Amino acid sequence: MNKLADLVDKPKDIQEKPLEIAALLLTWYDQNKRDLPWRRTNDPYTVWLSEIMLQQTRVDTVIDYYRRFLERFPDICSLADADEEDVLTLWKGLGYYRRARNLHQAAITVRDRYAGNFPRTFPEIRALPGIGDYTAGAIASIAYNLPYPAVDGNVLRVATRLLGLEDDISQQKIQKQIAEIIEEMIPKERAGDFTQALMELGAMCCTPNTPGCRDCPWRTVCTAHRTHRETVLPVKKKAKKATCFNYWTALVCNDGDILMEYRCNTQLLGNMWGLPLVQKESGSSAEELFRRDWELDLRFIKYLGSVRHVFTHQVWQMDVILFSLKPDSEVKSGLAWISREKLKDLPIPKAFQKVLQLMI
DNA sequence: AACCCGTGGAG
DNA sequence: TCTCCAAGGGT
Repeated sequence: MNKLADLVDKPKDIQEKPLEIAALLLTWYDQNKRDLPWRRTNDPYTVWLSEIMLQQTRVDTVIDYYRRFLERFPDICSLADADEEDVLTLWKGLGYYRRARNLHQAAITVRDRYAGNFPRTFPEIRALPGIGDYTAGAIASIAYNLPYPAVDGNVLRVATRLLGLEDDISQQKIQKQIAEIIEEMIPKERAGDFTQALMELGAMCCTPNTPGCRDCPWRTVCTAHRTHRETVLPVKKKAKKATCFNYWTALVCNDGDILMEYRCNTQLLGNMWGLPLVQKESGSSAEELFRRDWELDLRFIKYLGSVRHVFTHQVWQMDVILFSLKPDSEVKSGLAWISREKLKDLPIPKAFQKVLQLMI
């Protein structure tokens, strides 16, 4: 069955000669591609690492993390042998920390099940933790030149514009449809370049707000451009608003040490280090709330300021108080005294780094 | 399907 | 300040 033919309004030339259309893109890619660190080799480990880091994360942000990570863990087995906490520390500040834990777990799987050699088939790659349809397609095509589609946000945007698809791209059905169309366009000899070329076009030319159609290799065949729908497409429903939380945050100091919490893996920022928080309640003082929720007997020193941190689905408004702990107090499990010098070696997410910054 | 999971840059 | 978003995956 020809998926291209299934589309109602699809331009005839795209339907009849997908490989010629693809060739236009590849020529543009050869002349315009950026020199990025992960494009210097097709080693599956580095392709894999770059794809994980690039999930929902900008190229400029990733570059330094990518270099540091490979310097510390040059191959899969060195990563597999590492402690998870050290992997998280290298990931500190990059966000979406489950990526790092899945990466580490997958490295262990590759070491133990595949003798340290990254698997070479799509189903095996897709089965590793942290690797979904997109990432499996990207690795299979870029590292092994296998003809699997890799449909990310860029490709959804490029494809809907090229084809003039007005459907909501947040629907799984539409994403699958687009993947099938892209699959038919893959030049078998250059599957990996095609994958990267589509994303490069989306990143550098077919951008969300003001696309550079003037320099686009597909300007003559693009439905959206012809019908002036570039800035309308793709159609997607709006994200839900984040809920706001108001917290008291305790900076408890004892000589050079700071009282930190190792966060439970079931909560936001789990398996990382943070500071004691209590949700504000009218009628209760911060001291009362910390005694009730944390069994801490704190003495107020001074108010340090307010920190706002925005996550995808939450906003934290944290009012930070410097406290001391009453002498000879026990500290319940999950809490620990951490020296200032040790902070840099621990995985501490940005939200708490901002709070710690108030002290320095 | 809907929701959760971080962060920083751009308009 | 606000909104959107950037090479998504897991549940």
